[in-house]
Amino acid sequence: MAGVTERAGDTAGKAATIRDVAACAGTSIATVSYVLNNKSRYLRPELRERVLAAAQELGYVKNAAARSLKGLQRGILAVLVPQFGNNFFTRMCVEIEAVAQRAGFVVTICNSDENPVQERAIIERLLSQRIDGCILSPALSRTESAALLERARVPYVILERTMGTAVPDHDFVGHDNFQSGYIAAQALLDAGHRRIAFLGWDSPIANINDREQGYRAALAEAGVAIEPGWVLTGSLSEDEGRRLADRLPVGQVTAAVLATHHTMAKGVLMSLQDRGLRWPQDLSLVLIGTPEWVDLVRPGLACVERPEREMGHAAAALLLEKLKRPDYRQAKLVLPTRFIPGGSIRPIKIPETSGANA
Amino acid sequence: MAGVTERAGDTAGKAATIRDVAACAGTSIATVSYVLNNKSRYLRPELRERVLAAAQELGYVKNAAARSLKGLQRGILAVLVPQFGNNFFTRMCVEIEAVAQRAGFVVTICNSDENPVQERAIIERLLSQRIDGCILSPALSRTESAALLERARVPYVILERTMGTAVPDHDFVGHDNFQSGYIAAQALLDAGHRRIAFLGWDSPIANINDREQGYRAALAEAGVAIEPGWVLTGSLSEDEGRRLADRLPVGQVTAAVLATHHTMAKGVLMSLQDRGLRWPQDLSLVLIGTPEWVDLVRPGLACVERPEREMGHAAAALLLEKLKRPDYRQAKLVLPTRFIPGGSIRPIKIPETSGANA
DNA sequence: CTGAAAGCGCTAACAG
DNA sequence: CTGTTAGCGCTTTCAG
Repeated sequence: MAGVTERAGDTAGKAATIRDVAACAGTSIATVSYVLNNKSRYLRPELRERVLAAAQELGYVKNAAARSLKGLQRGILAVLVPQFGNNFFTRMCVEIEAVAQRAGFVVTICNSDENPVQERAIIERLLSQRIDGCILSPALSRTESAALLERARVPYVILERTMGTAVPDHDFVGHDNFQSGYIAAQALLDAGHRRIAFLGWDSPIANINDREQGYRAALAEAGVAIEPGWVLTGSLSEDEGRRLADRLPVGQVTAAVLATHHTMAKGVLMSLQDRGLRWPQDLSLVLIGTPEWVDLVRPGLACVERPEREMGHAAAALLLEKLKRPDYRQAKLVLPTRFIPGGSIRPIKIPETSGANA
Repeated sequence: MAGVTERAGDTAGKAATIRDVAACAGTSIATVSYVLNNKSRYLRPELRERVLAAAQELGYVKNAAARSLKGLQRGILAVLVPQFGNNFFTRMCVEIEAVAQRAGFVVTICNSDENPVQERAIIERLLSQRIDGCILSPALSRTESAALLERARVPYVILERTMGTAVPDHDFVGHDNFQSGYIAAQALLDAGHRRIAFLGWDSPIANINDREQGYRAALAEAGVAIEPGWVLTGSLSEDEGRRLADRLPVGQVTAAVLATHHTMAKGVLMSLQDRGLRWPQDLSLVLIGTPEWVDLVRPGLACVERPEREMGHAAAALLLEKLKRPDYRQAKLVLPTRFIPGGSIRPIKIPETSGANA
């Protein structure tokens, strides 16, 4: 945890201060402060000019840290995600950064790597930096970090991973995981598939479970009973995806799989290729997520798109709103997902059981 | 640039201060400071305990901003990249973050989006935050930002995009672009290809030019004259890659292309697929870069791997070193790249011109 | 219209 | 061994 050396390098700390500017412009620091902050106070234009010139000449940059001591905003927002290398999160970060940038904030992005211990250390460090606000996507959906922020009274919004009722009344932006599981399964059912496996990953986060519930609901509605061995999980890795691919009902008509993470899906696809199997002939497939390669693999990949951009935008906008109005609360924002058709679903002649259970 | 509202929300600013802790522990603020910083000063263990307990109870977190006023480090490092959405940069960021984290720093990641104006605004904001150091990958290889950092005496290291001699004597970590162009072309030449196009992108950065020089050198050595129309460039986008694909010498024996950015390569591959063309039968291909999908497209993709992890690690380590020893300088670090074979290069019977030009 | 001065939270002499 | 105190750079009353 330690490591930050005590002394700043000799190089730092020589930045021009407001006092230098005042001296250089032959006025007082108060005046400089007023000029530099465009405060409503009438000053001789000539003086104003002189101050500006002096600041320019000295390369003066105001010290946000000092400013914050007086209880003003620091201009730093933090984003803490559990999988920084995952495009899904990256896309949200890009959007958050853009919004924050426009509002004059700088964004500190941290990666907990799904590790609650690391997450805690990071939160503590952020708190010590007196960040103005935080967007948090908790590792493993733990609630401790939120509690820490709550206690420090730092405005925050939870992104993507709900904490349910464990932390009452928190602001949340996410997408509809139940729906994504549901429409993915639905797409396979509509095409006539009946043996549909669900490929999850070992994680205590509710999202995966919600997707599974959506999947279960869709199958139940279609009158399809889920058989043992259809719901598969494993650690989150390409290799695990490859291994689990062996357990899929490959080659059987109406066989399909619903993958819930692109890393797992990639493993499955590579396994199929290695074994000389083809999709959708030997196995139909739908993925929840839109990695860069969805439109590159042939014959295409049906998938469920989550509104990453919108989520990032909404989370950032919400946080900014909360900074303006500390008492602002908004109902949880759960954005819809969208099914994108693709060649990985094999249309099957429906065996006369369609429109059944009536 | 403005936008940061003046007043911090009422919610903030109520954090416990060192004074609160002192009061609660029934001692002086000096003692608290010493205890909390593990300074070498002998204190009655009992007192020490009381202070720690009080801090714990009040949820005290020390204010890094206030600390920095005294000329100490703030604990913030900044990373400024030009393409935050690009995996190449993301991978480096992940590594930088990990290294910084271990050293007790928090990392602010910013995205200039290849826009020098935005970059300047960001640098100014970072300066005003009094960051302890910065890793910079300049948009379009401009040098202004480095000059700004230089002037503010903020230790920095330039990553990936060299500024050449424009800024003398700066610390740099990058990879060998000439080499990557060279070995990519070499791989195609070795396989017997002779009509080798170079697909770049419009950018003033030296990297692309260096890759082109490597390509040119390899062809020259092999006695292959570059014909007009072989060197193609365009804006950096998938669509542009698609468009330029039409100009490639598809279908001719010994036809190949060297792509310098995965986005362009993706466009090319998609164009081939749309037109019912296949690789490497109709066109051989090598890519500089390793997007997630290199091992997913079939029959594989030959590519040049850049040492992203090592670069990130080296840059972060170097910056930390510079923070410790302000006068520390290291020779520019240019890491080697590595060719990774793949099914996208069609081996051709070499037409007896091999080992020529002797 | 402008300047002096009181702190914001913290560190580090300097006195006890 | 421990407490008092002078600032770090800045904002903002309050007096000129």
